[in-house]
Amino acid sequence: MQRTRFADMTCSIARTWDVIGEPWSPLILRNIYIGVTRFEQLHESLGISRKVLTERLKWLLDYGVLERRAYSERPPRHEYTLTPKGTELCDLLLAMVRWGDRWTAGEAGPPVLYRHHACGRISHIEPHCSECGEPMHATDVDVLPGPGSEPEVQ
Amino acid sequence: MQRTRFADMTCSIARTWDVIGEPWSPLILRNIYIGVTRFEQLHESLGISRKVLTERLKWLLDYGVLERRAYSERPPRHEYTLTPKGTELCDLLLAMVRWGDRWTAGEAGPPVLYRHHACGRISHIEPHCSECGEPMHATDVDVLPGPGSEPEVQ
DNA sequence: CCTCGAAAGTTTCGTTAGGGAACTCAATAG
DNA sequence: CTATTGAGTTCCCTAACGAAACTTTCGAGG
Repeated sequence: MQRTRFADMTCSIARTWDVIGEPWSPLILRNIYIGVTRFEQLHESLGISRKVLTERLKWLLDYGVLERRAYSERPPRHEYTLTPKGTELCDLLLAMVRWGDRWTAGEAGPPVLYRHHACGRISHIEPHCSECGEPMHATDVDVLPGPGSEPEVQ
Repeated sequence: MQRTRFADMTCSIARTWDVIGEPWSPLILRNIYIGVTRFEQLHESLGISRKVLTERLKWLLDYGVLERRAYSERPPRHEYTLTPKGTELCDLLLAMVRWGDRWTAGEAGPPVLYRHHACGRISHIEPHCSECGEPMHATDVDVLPGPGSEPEVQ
């Protein structure tokens, strides 16, 4: 049998996972986000194998998370950039950074800092409620079936 | 050679990935979060193989994301619950839900809704700046080296 | 007492996918 | 006309997945 396909599950976590859940995908996105946009650069900076890098880039292109642009015609040279869909994925990366900084950084402190353009201060992401604007964590919500839930599975 | 170890990288994304990056891990966390806490239940509800489920649970226990408790001594029966470290990971799951709802749910709409205890409304997570409280997306920040960055690599 | 059944795994085995290195191809630089 | 760089392919080996069968511990039923 094949590896299980997450794309077909009725679950936004699984479907998001289907896009960026394979090894290396988030790191590729992160590097493209910070300006490492070319195949050779990605290969070198990450230490990822060329084969897997090729596969992941194709996958992310197919899903509309990345775009491939020629930045030179002769010789043919390309770079990969984020689409709007991909740019929003970077918010997810910042949520990962937040957890990693808190729980895995240890004594040394966070390896990377983020400065908010608007206020100029070093900060991190805090999840807030889209409706009332107050902080909202996983412990602050009730989980209810939505319109896209399975008709009647159990 | 082995699969590449993300734990040793100087990057909070990679280190977070090391904890929940293997296939199934986020879905296991999600199910424990919503109250599916036993081995047999997890196996059945996810369709994950028992072998992989065993491995993932051990991994998450080792990392302090889950706890294993006996809820019955005779016969010996266990359940898995979230530690504070694991509970904070669920905020990350909600960020995944947000992206998945926006970009993969399609016509049917989101499969699951979340109601904020504080305001009682159906809502989703919005990333805000921890310092000024305003919305903050990946496009709204500058990236700077932090205290835990590599001494002088490149 | 003997069997059944459920919870919680462990073991075995075949298939697939990741990692590394070597190879390809196109085009400019020297 | 050889070297070099960007951007991938191809090949091989090993590690990890999936399925199913097996194990162990206990309580319930006949």
